[in-house]
Amino acid sequence: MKRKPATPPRDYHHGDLRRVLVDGALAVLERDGAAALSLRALARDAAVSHAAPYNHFADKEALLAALAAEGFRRFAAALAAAAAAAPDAPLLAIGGAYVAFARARPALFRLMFGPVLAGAAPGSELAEAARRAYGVLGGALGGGPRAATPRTGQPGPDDDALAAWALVHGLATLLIDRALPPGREPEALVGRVLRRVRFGGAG
Amino acid sequence: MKRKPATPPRDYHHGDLRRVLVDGALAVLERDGAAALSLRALARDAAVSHAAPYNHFADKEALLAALAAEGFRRFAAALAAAAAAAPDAPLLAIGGAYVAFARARPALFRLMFGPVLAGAAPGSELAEAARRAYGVLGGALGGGPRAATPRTGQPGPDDDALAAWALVHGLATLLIDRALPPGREPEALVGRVLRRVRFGGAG
DNA sequence: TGTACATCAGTGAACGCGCGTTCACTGATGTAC
DNA sequence: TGTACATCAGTGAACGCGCGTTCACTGATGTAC
Repeated sequence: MKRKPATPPRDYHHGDLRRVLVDGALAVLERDGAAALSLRALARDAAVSHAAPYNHFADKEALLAALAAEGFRRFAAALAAAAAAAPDAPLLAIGGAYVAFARARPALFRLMFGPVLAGAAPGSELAEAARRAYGVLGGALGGGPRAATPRTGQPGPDDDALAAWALVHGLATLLIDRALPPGREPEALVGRVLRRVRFGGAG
Repeated sequence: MKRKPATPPRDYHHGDLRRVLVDGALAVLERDGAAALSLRALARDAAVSHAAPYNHFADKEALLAALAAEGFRRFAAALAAAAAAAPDAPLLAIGGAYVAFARARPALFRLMFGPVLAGAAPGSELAEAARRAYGVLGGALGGGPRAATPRTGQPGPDDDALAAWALVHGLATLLIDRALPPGREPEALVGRVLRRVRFGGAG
């Protein structure tokens, strides 16, 4: 006997499965880590058959790329907001926002800077999202990642931007990996550290 | 009919399975990445039954911890050697060695600073190996990770050491993740960047 | 306003896979007397 | 120097698992005339 559902599935054509999958994945990511991400589990959480996701993503890799892209979009927004809110100290503001983002969404942050990014085709959604985030970063850093392609071997302002970036990125990474000796208050760390550093030292 | 081997297995008691497994894992790590690490594959590579590794590692986690510990030992040795070779510019030497290590063994480097480290019990082989490596690092940085537990909220020399560490760590991370815009020559990068930075800026 | 039809986005069964881990076992090795 | 015995470090079968992916399918939706 074929079961005829009492309430016909209103959302047979789900309408927004893609969105639901991405949001679900973001949640899983932070709750259980990247290793726990599986298309099947995501489909389960969305109350949909395990094959349904393939209508929206070619394969798991594509889902990961979409996640990372979403991450870069939010990242860019957070950086831009911070920079706009503190136009007199953009470096400090951006640095703080950068680290705060990483601490709020460590697994997403790792995913964003992981193999998916390195494997992104130029022009892909992910590559574009990353490029835009880099643009915000570079704008605030002065010169920055975009412009940081030195023609000579001499240290220059581009290297200052790169240094600032690396410093903040390193801090973020060490913090979320709990690689720092304990006993520090991360909130104040970024400010304190950034205030100790002067760029543009030796020519 | 029981098979009686023509050549009795000389190394039935393998003698050094643990070593072989660790070395094999290090190779797999760099060849295929951390995701490809499996006890079964490692056993296969060592021409041993898939259950044999359990005589040497309680579980997969233990193998990973052993790998990370081995990594930290080599890391410490590399840093120490670099510092000893350039006593007049320890920061530059250490920074260069730090980044070089990461670039030479990216997957091991990631493993070392990954969840295994965060999950290491105090006093464990891994925790000790990491502590020793941090010691070398801190020694060269002046103050450094070990001493970097500030009592006040004021920026101080400890923060300089942390800043230097974060900068170098960030550079290493961005490089191995290919997150830097292309067109740079990584070999010269560290030196150029470090030379642009002055620590001990504002009080 | 209806109707035929194309396409979209689901379903559920199936395939094939490798993995971690446990177990009872056995041959090799080391040790006490 | 032999011998009895404990322990060490292997073996191979088995369990149970979830995963990614493909496939033929079907109901829902949108579109052209």
